Amino acid sequence: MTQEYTGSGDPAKSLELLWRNRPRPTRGPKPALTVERIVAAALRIADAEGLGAMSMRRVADELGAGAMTLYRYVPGKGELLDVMLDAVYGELPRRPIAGDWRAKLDEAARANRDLYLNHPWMLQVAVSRPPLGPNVMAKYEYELAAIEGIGLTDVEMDATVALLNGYVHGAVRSAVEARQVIQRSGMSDKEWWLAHVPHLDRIADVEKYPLASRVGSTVGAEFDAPYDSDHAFEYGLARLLDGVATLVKDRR
Amino acid sequence: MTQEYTGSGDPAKSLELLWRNRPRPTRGPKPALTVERIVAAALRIADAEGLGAMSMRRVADELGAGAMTLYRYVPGKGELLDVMLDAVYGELPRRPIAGDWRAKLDEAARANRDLYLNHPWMLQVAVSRPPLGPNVMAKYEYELAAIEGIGLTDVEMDATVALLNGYVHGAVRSAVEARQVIQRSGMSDKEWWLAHVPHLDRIADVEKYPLASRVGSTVGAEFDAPYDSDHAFEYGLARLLDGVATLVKDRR
DNA sequence: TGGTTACTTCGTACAGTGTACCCAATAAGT
DNA sequence: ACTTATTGGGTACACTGTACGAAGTAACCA
Repeated sequence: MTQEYTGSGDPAKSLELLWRNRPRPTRGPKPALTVERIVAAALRIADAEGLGAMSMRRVADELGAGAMTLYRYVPGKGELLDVMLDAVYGELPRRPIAGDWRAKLDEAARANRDLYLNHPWMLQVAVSRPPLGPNVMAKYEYELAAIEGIGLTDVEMDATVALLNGYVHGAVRSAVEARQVIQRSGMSDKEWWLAHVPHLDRIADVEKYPLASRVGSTVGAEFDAPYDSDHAFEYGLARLLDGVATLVKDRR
Repeated sequence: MTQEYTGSGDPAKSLELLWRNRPRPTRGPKPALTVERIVAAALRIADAEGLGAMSMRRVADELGAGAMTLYRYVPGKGELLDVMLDAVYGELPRRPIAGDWRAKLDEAARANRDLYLNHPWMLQVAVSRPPLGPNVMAKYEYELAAIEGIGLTDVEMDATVALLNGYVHGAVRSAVEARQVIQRSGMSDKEWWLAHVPHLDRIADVEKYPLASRVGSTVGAEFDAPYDSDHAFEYGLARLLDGVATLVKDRR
């Protein structure tokens, strides 16, 4: 599987694409495809088979077109990923959430989590300098609204939203990796652990790692696996929100 | 650049490799290479040119050998990455840190951050089911020691260490991506932003995103860029440790 | 109506990737 | 001297993104 990069081309071209306001040409044959159809096909492949399967040739095949045809609609693969990302962010809820800031942040975090779980390929796209499409803008606006007016500075608001988003990104990445490694290896966590233990006992000096042994085996017994991603998500989210709460209290 | 996977083969073979206890064969020609030399060459390439440049052929070239020769020493690329990771974790400090749990966790987080910054390719290796080599074990032991005896359960200790590690991983990933995107695009954050603004103003309805506009421009003015990774790291780490502190206080 | 021009589709080519499958060379044991 | 275990490495396969250019099509102008 591949890690891909967004954009990288002319910003003007990217924005033109994201906001779909390219001037319709008058001459020449009518285009057989649309950006929408290309994005939909690419999403279908990426959702079902992962980012590694989403090659330009594969997307073109899906549409019954030649590979190079796509380049008439999209400057390159990076820009296609931009549009895919913005499209998927369109699935996020926009309704105002009832409750205090903590309930709102909590809810936004879970919505992002669900999105990543439904489109795990998103986690493999490097997104510093996010594609500034309509849905990315709306997402930022929505998340800022959760913590507006609770006494944080603008810089703190931005940092908090980024922190939450980064946390969810990392947590779901771990969860998805754990899920995928089971498929790829055909081995459950328990099987994997059981396959290692006898060799480890023989090779590694267990007395050298007393805490690792104790904590590792407690956790393994508790979850029947060396890692439980649901528990990790809940634990981390609670700690993070507690940390933000401490700051909010200070600012009061 | 590529996202790579660790292991994936026979656990017995992987552990044999990580702990370097393969039985020396008696017959046949003396091997011209060693696992150590292969790992060193691979690390040199990955550190200097990124994981994308570290192909099996490239590593072999670096050693004056044929590509397929490496497979005499290492089962595959995944296992080579395992050994590289464990080797790099050997660079982490092991001295006990003075101070309370918070000082220790803080210090451990910064040590991990430095390691990632020096070997950014690590961030592209998927590590659910970490390679259980000697240095990975020592790292886990060291980090657990930071929070041993402060009233947390074993499960909480494991979750806390994982949360911190995940946080640092994500934070440094953002920082490295931001650093790399400048090189790859030849455009500073400021230039990037200035190239977008005029088009955005023309395309997007700014009234639709009031918070995003206000906070975005405040942050941009404060840091002279849309994202300051050092500030983000400090802010996030402080929130996280505050969150853990809340839990520790509860357990008292 | 014929010609020009803008625009479309897409085949070919290039330099890469990890590694399965071989065969030849080498050194120890018998 | 012969067998056997082991190493070195060449070739081949099915992929990747996309630059280039040829060929076909539709709207405009004379």
